[in-house]
Amino acid sequence: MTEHESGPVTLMDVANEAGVSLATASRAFNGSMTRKVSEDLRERVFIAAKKLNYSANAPAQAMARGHTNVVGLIVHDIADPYFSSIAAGVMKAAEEHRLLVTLGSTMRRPERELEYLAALRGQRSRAVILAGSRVDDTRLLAALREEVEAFERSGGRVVVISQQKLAVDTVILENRRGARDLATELAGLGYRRFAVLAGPERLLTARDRLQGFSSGLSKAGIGAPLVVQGEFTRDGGYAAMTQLLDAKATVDCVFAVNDVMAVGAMAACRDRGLRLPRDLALAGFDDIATLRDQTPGLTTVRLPLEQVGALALELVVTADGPTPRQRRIRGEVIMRASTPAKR
Amino acid sequence: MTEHESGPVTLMDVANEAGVSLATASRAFNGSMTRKVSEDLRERVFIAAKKLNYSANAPAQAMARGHTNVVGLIVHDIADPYFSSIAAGVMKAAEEHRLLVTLGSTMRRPERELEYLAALRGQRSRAVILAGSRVDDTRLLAALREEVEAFERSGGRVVVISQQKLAVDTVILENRRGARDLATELAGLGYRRFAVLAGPERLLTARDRLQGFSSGLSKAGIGAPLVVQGEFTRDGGYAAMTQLLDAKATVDCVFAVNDVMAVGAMAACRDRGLRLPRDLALAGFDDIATLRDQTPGLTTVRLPLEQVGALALELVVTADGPTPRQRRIRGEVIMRASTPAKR
DNA sequence: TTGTACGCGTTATCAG
DNA sequence: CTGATAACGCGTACAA
Repeated sequence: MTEHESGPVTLMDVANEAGVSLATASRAFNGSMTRKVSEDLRERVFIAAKKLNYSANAPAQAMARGHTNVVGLIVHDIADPYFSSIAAGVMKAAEEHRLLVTLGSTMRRPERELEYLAALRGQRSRAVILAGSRVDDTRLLAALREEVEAFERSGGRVVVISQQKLAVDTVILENRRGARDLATELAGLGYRRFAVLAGPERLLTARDRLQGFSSGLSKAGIGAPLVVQGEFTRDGGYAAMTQLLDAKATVDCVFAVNDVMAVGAMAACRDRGLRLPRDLALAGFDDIATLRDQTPGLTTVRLPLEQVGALALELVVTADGPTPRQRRIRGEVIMRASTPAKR
Repeated sequence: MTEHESGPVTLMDVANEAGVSLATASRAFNGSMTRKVSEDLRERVFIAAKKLNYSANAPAQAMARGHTNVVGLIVHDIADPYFSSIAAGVMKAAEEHRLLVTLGSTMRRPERELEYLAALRGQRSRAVILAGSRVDDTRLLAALREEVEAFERSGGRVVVISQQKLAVDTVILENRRGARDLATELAGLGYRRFAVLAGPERLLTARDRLQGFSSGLSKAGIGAPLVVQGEFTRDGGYAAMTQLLDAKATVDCVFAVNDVMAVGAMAACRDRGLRLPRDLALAGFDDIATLRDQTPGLTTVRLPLEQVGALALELVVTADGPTPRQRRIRGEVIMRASTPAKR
């Protein structure tokens, strides 16, 4: 019945098939504004559409409407469980709102965020979610601010997950506070000589966690921890822990500023013949899903990653007022076997 | 200098700013066809574009061209390391080709693939990559075939990763062979009483691996393994292993048809007080990234997941001939501590 | 080499 | 309630 149509079937085809005008066919689909197309015609249009397997041309709709049903999600590394969990939350919420998600993975190069933002602006994305940590780089931040403004000027919304550094809706992750709470608990357990496997200094998430942890220690009357920098990855954690071990410092508890680093640190200990927690206590941050299959269980600060992703998307959907909103997410300290009470 | 422009800046604005016609401005950007815009004007256009922070309206381009620079990637679950690794490979390759990727995560409901496919067709995506296993369901397959054809008729390409069940470019994962090789090696190590933690029966990937493993066993003169079904997830593996243990069957080696199941199985063993590999040997399939932090090291069949993703995208980019191409990916058996030689 | 003008598929405005 | 018709921004034959 479809005959030998050449191109894809258009709304016009549907209208003809249904014997109505183009305008009516259009209204039959998105007659949200004061539904005023007779049930009769609506039916006819739908039947025709189904018969022709019609699928609206989204670019054409975008042109006419000025915006799309696509939201961008920019992460630092989609293969990192932290981000893939957030992505899962975003996807789930997006599905409920019939939104499509286009993904950007920057491979931890912050400048790539700018490029993705520009590309997404070109796509007339309804919104973009910046899921990764902000960085401490004045020039970069200025450039980002500019891109964000351009994006908003083109009609889109921006939502950031992590720190509030831009005048946009933000899901603030209370990294500092979570790390401080962790330090307090650890101190309460009897640990006294701490080391921190810190991430790159310019990564605000890493820095906040280090600062929070140090502040918690200080409040407990414990001096500043030994700090070893490392990449914010599993291998970074491995390298940092190795470096720490090589330094032969006297340490009884190590805090890796995120779980993937902690997992790398555990591997480093294993390779050096150290037994956790007998020889050393270790804690991480995030409570990524893969953690439950680590032995010993890793003490950490839980962030509800999927929820965070879903929440970010909710902010996108409920965006209307101009005021930048913020949602604070508190981390919950989860004590596990990797940090038993001392003595 | 940008004055108080209202809407986004268009190509027309750039043309005016540069003092050239709209057509020239357009050609300055995509003058691929016999580059014939003078260097002089090209320069002026670029400067104007930069100054105005111009970003081409992708939907408008899509309308004019009839296709976009977006490719869809449909996975079963983006939070699963198997898929997030493939996604990472796709993203990396996509970046190189200046393609945008819109992500679909079906939450393991195969029907969702149809919906995403339709949505992506509406978006006029240049292509879509179906990354997950096909399922054995005649009706579903027929519906999928129809959607795929509609997608291709609208000008897009389809690439499948896993089994060749559709007449489209396919990255074939040699699951059967990999599992067979694994069985052969395991038999060579001295194991004799096998059990398989199989995935859902309709999942072809799971089924192929079970069949391949059984065939390898049989070739080694070993009878059919004990089979326990489970979801294709970490919890599915945990449940299946628990069930197996409860059955108190005499088994010396267990094959979980994928790594996430194997990891779940390890947890089940731990919870039951079983020590691997002393009390039981265990092997998985995929060699997901998180495996290297499991103890004992898990024997598995390595699939180069990132490469697979990148390869799928290469198929998209090099698509022109009508012939469905295929790329076979062999799994490599990786022996680790979880399956030591017997005695 | 450059400019003019048309068409892409929809939405939305304005008459009937 | 329904039907013409003017945008929307860009690519590209066609003309100059």
